[in-house]
Amino acid sequence: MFASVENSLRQALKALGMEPPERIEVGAPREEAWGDLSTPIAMSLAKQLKKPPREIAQAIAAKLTEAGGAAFEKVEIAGPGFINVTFSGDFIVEKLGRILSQGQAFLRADIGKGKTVQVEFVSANPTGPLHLGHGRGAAVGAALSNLLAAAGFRVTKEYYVNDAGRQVALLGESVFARYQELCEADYPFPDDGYRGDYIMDIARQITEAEGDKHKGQDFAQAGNYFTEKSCAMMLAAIKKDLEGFGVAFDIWQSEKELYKKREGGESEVDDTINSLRAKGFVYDSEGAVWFKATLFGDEKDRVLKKGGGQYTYFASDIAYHKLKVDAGYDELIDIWGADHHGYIPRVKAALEALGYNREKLRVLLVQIVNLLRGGKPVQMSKRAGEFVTLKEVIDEVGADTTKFIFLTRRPDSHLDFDLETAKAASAENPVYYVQYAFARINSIFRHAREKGIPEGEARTGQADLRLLSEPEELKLAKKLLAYPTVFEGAARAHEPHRITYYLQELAGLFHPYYNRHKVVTDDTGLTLARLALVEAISTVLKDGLSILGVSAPERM
RNA sequence: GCGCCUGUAGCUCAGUCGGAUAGAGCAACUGCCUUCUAAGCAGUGGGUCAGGGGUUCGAAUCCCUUCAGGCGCGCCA
Repeated sequence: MFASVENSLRQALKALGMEPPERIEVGAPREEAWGDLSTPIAMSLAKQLKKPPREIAQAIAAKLTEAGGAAFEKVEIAGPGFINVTFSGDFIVEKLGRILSQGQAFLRADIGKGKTVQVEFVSANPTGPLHLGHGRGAAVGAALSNLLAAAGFRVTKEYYVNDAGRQVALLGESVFARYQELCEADYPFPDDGYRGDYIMDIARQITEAEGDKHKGQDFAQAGNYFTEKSCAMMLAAIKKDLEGFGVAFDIWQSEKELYKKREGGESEVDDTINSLRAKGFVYDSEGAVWFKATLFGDEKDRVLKKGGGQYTYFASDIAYHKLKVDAGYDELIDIWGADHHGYIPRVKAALEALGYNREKLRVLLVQIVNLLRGGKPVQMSKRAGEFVTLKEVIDEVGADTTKFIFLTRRPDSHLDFDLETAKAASAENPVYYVQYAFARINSIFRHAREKGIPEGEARTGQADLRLLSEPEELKLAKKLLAYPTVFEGAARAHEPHRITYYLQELAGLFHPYYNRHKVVTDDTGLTLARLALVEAISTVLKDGLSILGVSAPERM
């Protein structure tokens, strides 16, 4: 709807002999009474044209009125030089009909055009259960993936599993120590080991499966088994938690795989480092192997291989990102916790050094979540094993509510998550407000069915939308027609939260309408028209909720 | 010390690429269920957009600076 006015504006400007700027600013005016659409274009042009803005606005408005034809009810000049456009009722209603006839195709802009994009998110180390911060990443990543998929991208969701290195070894040793404890053998618990109860649970399960067969063994001897087993079990638990949150991945990429020697005796990581070395971006110093990250804008050079001979996490991460680029994706999106932000320059530096476009990778930072209960911070210490897991939060407040809370914030905003507030089954949870609108509409449908009103095409096909003449109805129709613009903006900006706010606003128009006007009445024509309107509302609500990954219940 | 993020109503947060008189929910207060679901509706009050400078016809938005909070600056992951 906005796009058509943009075109009309372009035509108008050309007709006046003005060069239209690349970006034509159009937006909804703040006050409803000012119209449906507003542009400050005349003021923007005032300087270069050396004419008063209102004079320019007059000229543009005249042309615009011509170009718009019957679509516009009026075109006005207001304030310092705004051009305000009000659409005609017929135009609105005609467009509304397209939501019903075209459905999703009308709502969603194809901006991806089949391009492939990979979204990597969560990627938590399999050394413990997911916590709420991971949940935020999961909610945002899944919603963004849905959004991009709906916008015509071919999306692959990937979880990078850090199943190699010291941290998982420590997990294995922690479990090993607990296992020995269960076997009444003596093994010192590692100093910085993982102390959560889940470690004991894993040890117990191993005891059940293996008996005391590893009793008294050396960790050097049994370490691999314990590490691999613990890691696999932890990963299974993580998958289950994500499933419970309604988040699924297409690929689980193992870090360990990147270290596996292939036929030539080299691993993916070896190859990557060799390739960097061949390009002259690697040097040896103080017994370690370094990457010249400073050549590509990073603060300092970074170690790839430690003095002890092991690769750093960074080394495998370069290999991983190389793998992603080589897989041929058009775009890569990484969703990281904000505490890793210092890591961005080095990864981008590595991509550039490898000869790739560093802009191919976009990193979306998700801020830390502060968990509160009744306004007081919940103390968490991963070392001591005291923390609230994502699963516990979902069990307590529900998956839909948890997601919705995450998706009503910009990802980079610091977030206070209060368990008491979140689980209050009141309107304090805006998610219910939106879901309730959907449930109410379904209730209307059930009622209509009982009254013997036909359904589906037989119903919508007969509806004469011009009968929708209440101000609330036109407002609702306009709001519905704004959805494609909101959708497109959200997809382009990678900001699912715009959908969340839109849905709340739409529900905020529906509820008063519901309260004031009956949809199903004795007036058959009006009933059919209103049923068509609320059907369009439910279509949009459902589409938006599905992008957010939030359920749309037909009853509440 | 340097870098990144944040600071908007009592609380939690939106605010499009710089546009008109600053927004929502919650909390507080007053009303509304014989009627398609009251998880709802109608109404009231609530602001130095952290402070200060600058750019602009116009700034919550851009620039500089100060203050406050968070995070990061490892041969950790």
